Amino acid sequence: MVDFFVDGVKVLGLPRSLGEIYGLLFVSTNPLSLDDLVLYLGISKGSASQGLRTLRTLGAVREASGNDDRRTYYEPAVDLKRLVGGFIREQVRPHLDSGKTKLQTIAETAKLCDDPLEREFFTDRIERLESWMKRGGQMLPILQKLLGQ
Amino acid sequence: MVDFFVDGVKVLGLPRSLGEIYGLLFVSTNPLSLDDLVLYLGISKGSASQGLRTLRTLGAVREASGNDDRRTYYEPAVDLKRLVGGFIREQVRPHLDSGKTKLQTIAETAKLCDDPLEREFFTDRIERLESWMKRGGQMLPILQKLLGQ
DNA sequence: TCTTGCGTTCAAAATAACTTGAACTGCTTT
DNA sequence: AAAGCAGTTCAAGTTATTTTGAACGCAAGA
Repeated sequence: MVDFFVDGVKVLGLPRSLGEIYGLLFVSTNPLSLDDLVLYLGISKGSASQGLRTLRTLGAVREASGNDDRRTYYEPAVDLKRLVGGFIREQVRPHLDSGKTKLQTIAETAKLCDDPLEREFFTDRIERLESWMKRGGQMLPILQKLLGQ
Repeated sequence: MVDFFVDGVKVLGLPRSLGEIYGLLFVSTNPLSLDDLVLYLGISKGSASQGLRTLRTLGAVREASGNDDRRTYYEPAVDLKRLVGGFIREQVRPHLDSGKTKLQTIAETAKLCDDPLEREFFTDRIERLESWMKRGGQMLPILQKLLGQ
């Protein structure tokens, strides 16, 4: 089962430990601590700590409330909307945004091209890219909406 | 500009050389041969050959027609629908399918669980995963349709 | 205040992924 | 038939990513 998630996160370009951690939390009937993860998965404390942090920023795990213990326990977020939302926010949007910025720079450069025929070709290509990015940007909220119930 | 595509394919989990090759073809006013790629990008013949093959199976490049030369020339596919379609077919679907298979195996295993309360918990989790995969599968054609014009 | 223990950090080690290049296949030309 | 060229293959080398583990910071208990 953990393997299932390991494959899953790999597809998304995330490290294997994230899949292991999330997978274990997902099949666990009760919240687990960092030490539990180290114990059951046989990974280092460092990995577990970093993995949990990433999963938290992705909104894929949260701290479990109401434990007397000094250590903190974690449980998985199990609704798809939230998971997809976190992934888009943390992994997709930043790339889209930096892509748009780069494209602007490229567009500036293309204007300096001497040969007018070549210049036209370049601006045409650039416009095409811009339309791709725009569509991508429009796509994300739709995707999120359709997946979230 | 080539950099732009290198980043792009990295996000998709594809090797840098694919981005370089596609990027160069994309900004090139005329089709290029394998040797052109080796020359302009400074990559090895092996990389260029493998990269072109992958791009062909993704439907991201095609052989240019009508050249007298013995060698083959390539041009990029520039419509988003085709690109997205190829990516889904080659990269996304296979993972979704293998995921479904694994999930079935897991479901079988869960039935063998002794404790009825645990068993219920597991089957609940598994059902949730199944619904995720199903939604993902339904999503793909919609995505393709919306992106393709 | 000192000690104990949870959790974080980060440089170094381990692992995974990509690229190279030399040997090879098959086709063309001489 | 031999030589030449376009393109492929794959083991070995290189590069990039991930994991480890020891040192650290911080808060709670003694």
